[in-house]
Amino acid sequence: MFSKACEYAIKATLHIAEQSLQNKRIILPEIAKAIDSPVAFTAKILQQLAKNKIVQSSKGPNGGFSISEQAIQTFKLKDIVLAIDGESIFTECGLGLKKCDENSPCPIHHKFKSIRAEIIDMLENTSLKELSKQLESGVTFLKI
Amino acid sequence: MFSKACEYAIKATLHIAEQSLQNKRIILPEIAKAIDSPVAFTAKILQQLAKNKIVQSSKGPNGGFSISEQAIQTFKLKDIVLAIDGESIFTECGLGLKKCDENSPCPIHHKFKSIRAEIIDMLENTSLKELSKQLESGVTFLKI
DNA sequence: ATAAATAAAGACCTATTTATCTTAAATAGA
DNA sequence: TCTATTTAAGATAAATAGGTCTTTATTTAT
Repeated sequence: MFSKACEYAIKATLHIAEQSLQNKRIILPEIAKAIDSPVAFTAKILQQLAKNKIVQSSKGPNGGFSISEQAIQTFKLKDIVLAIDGESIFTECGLGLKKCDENSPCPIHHKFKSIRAEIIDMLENTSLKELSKQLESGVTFLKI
Repeated sequence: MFSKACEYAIKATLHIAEQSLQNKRIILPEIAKAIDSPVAFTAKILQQLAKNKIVQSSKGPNGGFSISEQAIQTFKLKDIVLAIDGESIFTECGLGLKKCDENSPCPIHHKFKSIRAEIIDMLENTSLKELSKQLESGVTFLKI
């Protein structure tokens, strides 16, 4: 479904959001610990997220990562997936055909349509706020 | 969604089925041409499918691949996916957690549930017959 | 028997993804 | 200004997925 990088991106973003909701910055090694991810790889992914303005980073003592309340409310899962995996999940044919559409569909094109629509709907309508709130309240988890 | 190998597997199986419905065996290079896949890699995949009794192979002149009418009717997409990609698509957590279930869900577990159910339903209920018939009648396509 | 046509098997290669390491840059505080 | 702490950037390495090549086994027809 998602690349490993994208899985880490989602988990990292949600953990940062959870902390930011409590007005805490969080540094890289703590993020990696919280989401059980390799530190250096996570750093790369956070760079990507920062470039895409999904998280804010600041260097130096008392630095670390954070997300604005505004961003937590407006960004959706879709934004993270687009930033890390690109648009392939939204557009690519289920059987890998270069050209597959209503006029010239692959054998599973129509079967796939409603599934893809549901995936897109989910990604577009699930906000960081919703997910990080659930984490904060302990009903969902980021590791094990 | 599927590995490249699985995409080729589905396409190859459907093309063989289409031919078998017309009582034609088909040889490897023709399969590869029909589905626009690398010949040697396709050979590997067909070996897997043959081991899993999804296709029949026979060596020597007039050999090639075929699928019984019986198999075309009973096998579903699910059988191909299981044979090539294993059960990961049916079971793995959307965020890659080792343990993710109703009791200890990842942040997207519930969001993912209906999507996964729909995918499984599609794979379990889509027969080779249905898809190969559509190919035969020219309403779906295997390449470009 | 022999030759030709086919798939099977396994070793090998390549590209991509995942992950690490090293150095540089920025910032805060003493 | 100096040092410690943090992220940024880029080179490198390891693992996995994707793909090829060579040899062997099997079958059919002559």
